[in-house]
Amino acid sequence: MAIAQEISYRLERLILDGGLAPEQKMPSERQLATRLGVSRAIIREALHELQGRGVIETRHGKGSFVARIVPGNENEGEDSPLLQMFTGHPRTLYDLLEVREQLEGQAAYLAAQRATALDLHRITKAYSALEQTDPLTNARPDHSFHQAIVEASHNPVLVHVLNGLKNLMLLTVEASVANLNPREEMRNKISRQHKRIYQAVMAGKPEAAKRIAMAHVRFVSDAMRTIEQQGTAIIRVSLHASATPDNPSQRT
Amino acid sequence: MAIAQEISYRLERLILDGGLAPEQKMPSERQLATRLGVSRAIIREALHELQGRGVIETRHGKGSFVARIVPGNENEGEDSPLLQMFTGHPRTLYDLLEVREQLEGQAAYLAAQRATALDLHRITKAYSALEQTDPLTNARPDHSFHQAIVEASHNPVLVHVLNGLKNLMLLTVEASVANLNPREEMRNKISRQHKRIYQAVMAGKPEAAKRIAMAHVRFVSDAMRTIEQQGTAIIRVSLHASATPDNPSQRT
DNA sequence: TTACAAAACTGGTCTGACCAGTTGGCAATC
DNA sequence: GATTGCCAACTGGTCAGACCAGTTTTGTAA
Repeated sequence: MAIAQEISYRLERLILDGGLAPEQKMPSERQLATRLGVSRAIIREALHELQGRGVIETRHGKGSFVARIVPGNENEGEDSPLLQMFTGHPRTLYDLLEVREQLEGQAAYLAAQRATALDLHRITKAYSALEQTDPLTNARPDHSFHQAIVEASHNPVLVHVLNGLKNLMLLTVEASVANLNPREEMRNKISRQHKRIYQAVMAGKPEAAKRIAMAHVRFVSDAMRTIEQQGTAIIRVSLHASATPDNPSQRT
Repeated sequence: MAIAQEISYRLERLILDGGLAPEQKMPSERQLATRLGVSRAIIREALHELQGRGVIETRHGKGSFVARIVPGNENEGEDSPLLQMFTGHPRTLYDLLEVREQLEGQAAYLAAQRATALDLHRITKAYSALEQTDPLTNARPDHSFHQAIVEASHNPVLVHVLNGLKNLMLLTVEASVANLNPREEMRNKISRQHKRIYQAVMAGKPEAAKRIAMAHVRFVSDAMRTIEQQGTAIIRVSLHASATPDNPSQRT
């Protein structure tokens, strides 16, 4: 079989498995050639293939980097139908959280089970940033932390699905941060939950990680629901400047 | 700018402008190198890029050919990046099943909890069809049954996510059906699982429905893994058959 | 300490060689 | 004449080593 194909396959697999994260620099062509025991020409051909697929980007003098959008999503940035739906029907927020509860739980479970040393390092880094940032002004660290865990799950499908919900996630996370953080006690609870998730993953306790992560999402969801009913939520404002306060159907 | 990029750009233009029609053979690498006044290595890198983009196909000893699917209408088949990834990396199947286990479980849970009379009717209809169809010849009823349950969850996000995985689901369901059904005892087990899921949802027992649905997916996953290890799986065959242009078979 | 230039990276390109499938034609054979 | 079989001439696949061109590091001189 064609060696170049083999190489590009292996590299892609590596990226998909999370061995190489988006934005991350890949080994130099000469290193790859040496390590994989092939000529540099082959490496270059394989890289060009990945380049054509949008998996990596190459910059002269600097190196090759894993593209931001891992599986080659062309639909980046674009408002997905779901996003539109979401904007039109705030109720969807809870549906989203409902799904996230499962997915984040599973991600945490798998992360605790499969995370490599590098993964753990990334998670730790994200967690540190999360602790040191003022959540009121920046919701990114929160998202990055969750993202790091998801990637440590080494399940490309899971990564892809959650990535597809990225825009929505950002919205919800921001919304939750905006709503919840002003309340001292909630901020503390969330902070504690993050800590426990972090510890469980680091300690390699899948069941615990899953349970806590799910509880975390559930907590956020419940809290927002409560706040919204009190009429104090700023969710609508932050999510969409002009939207119809829509009250959904009965769902027992 | 990079010459290789320039070349691949020009070649692509050539193809798009109709200078080269689909199926048509491209000039040999050596010819291209001579005519365009660059080294053959550059030509090869450019070709690999086009290859990665699916613009051309290359066959050892024969040459490079313009791919049947010309860029522009390539999205017809709606082969998502994930689908490509999947066909390229069969292992992803298990990653997918891993996610499905959660999602289907949740869907069953919510369905048992929220299904309206209409939902129950639809589910019943799908279940009947499932029972009366020979699973060997048609995997659709299987998918329809699961689909009906998902929709009864009344969670648009869940529906959307699973819908996004529809192509993959069809593949896996087909693969599983094709692999599992020939084995009498497995077919019976799966049939029994379907029945229990159906009953739990109809009876409005969320926890039970979830548990059984998850066990169902898990069972399928485990079974396929076992089969594959025995080397008797036809998964790759069936997957390739429906994903490779070589075989314009049924793929609806 | 700062500034700057050399060195040591990185990718980009070229050359020429050889290996490995594919094909077509030519010659020996039936 | 038709068939077989083989070799030459394609094709792409891989390799080695060289050199050019950006980028970053580093060490030294100001």
